Amino acid sequence: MKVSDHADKPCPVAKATGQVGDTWTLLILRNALLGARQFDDFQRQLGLTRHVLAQRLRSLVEMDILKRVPARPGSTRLAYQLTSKGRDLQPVILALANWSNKWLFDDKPLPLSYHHKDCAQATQPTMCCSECGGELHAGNTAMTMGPQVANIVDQCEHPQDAENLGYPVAFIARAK
Amino acid sequence: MKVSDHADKPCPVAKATGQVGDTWTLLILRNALLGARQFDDFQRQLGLTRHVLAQRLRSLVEMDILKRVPARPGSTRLAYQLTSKGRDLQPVILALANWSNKWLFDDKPLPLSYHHKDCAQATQPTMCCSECGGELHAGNTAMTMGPQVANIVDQCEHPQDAENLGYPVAFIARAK
DNA sequence: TCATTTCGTTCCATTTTGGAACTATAATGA
DNA sequence: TCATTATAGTTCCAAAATGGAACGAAATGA
Repeated sequence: MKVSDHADKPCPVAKATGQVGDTWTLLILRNALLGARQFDDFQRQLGLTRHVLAQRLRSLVEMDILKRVPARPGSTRLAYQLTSKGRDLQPVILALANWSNKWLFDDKPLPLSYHHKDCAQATQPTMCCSECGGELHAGNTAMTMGPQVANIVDQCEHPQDAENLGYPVAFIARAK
Repeated sequence: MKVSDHADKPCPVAKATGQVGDTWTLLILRNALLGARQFDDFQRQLGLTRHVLAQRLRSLVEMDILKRVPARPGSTRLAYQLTSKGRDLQPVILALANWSNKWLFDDKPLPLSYHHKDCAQATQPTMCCSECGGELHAGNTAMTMGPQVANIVDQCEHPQDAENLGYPVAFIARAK
């Protein structure tokens, strides 16, 4: 079974990795968020082959994460610009960067960190609950399955049949 | 240039994708966070080849994201357990899932969503500022470069020389 | 006009995957 | 006890993806 087959599974993470979970795509998006716009920008900065870059950009455009716009008004030269959907991926990059800054640099000074313009301070991006504002982490967060998935699980004779969903279902609660 | 070469660049995102930005790794971590523990669990659920799975698990253990523990007390059979470093990757999964739920399901019912145990509500994981609690997004968040990186940039004669950092440096401010 | 920039495509060698079978040890059960 | 099954991989091979380099064509600029 291929990775890409997981994009069809009823799981938001699988669908998301199907679109952006690829090895180069997250780096392309990082650079787009930092201001890279043109084919050759991405190519020079990332050093990936032009073949693979063309492939990735094409599929990012198809998925409406990037769009092709004139590099300069009136020009036919083009640039790749993040859509709203694409800009909305920034929290993923923030989460990766924050984890990395916490765990991968030991005591060494950090090369890059984040600044929150609204409060004008250095910030550590933190995942919070939209309802109560409390911090979310593996210990206080659970996945719940919607009715569709619950039905699928109920119709399985043997528990392991449910594993063709792609993920372990045993510890997932049902949404009430 | 290979993707893996970016793990050496002075950028937290590049280092993080070097460790977990791989195509299968995020799905392996999703399942680990949902309770998968043993080799065959991962293999059956994800359907990836045993060869690739063994490779990925080995490197996750090397990076101290998973550790090998007895599957049952006293047994030599083993299980893979998330370390603190590994559990700390949950926000990355949360961010991916939240983006996915927002953008990839149109009006269809969501198969999985998140529940915050502390406030007992369905939650949409939101990236917030550690200092002021405000929401972080592409519009109000900037990267700043530390002194190391600023030095490298200053020593470049031509602006595009700085591109061997792997990312566009032109719009990145300096930390004061 | 002529050189240069930009955005790809094409070709080929190397690497990585997917699929299946195979091995070795540990646990289980009759 | 002894056969059976579960578990955690390894090995082999064909197919797919990647890396490197060269090539092409349109757009731009001097």
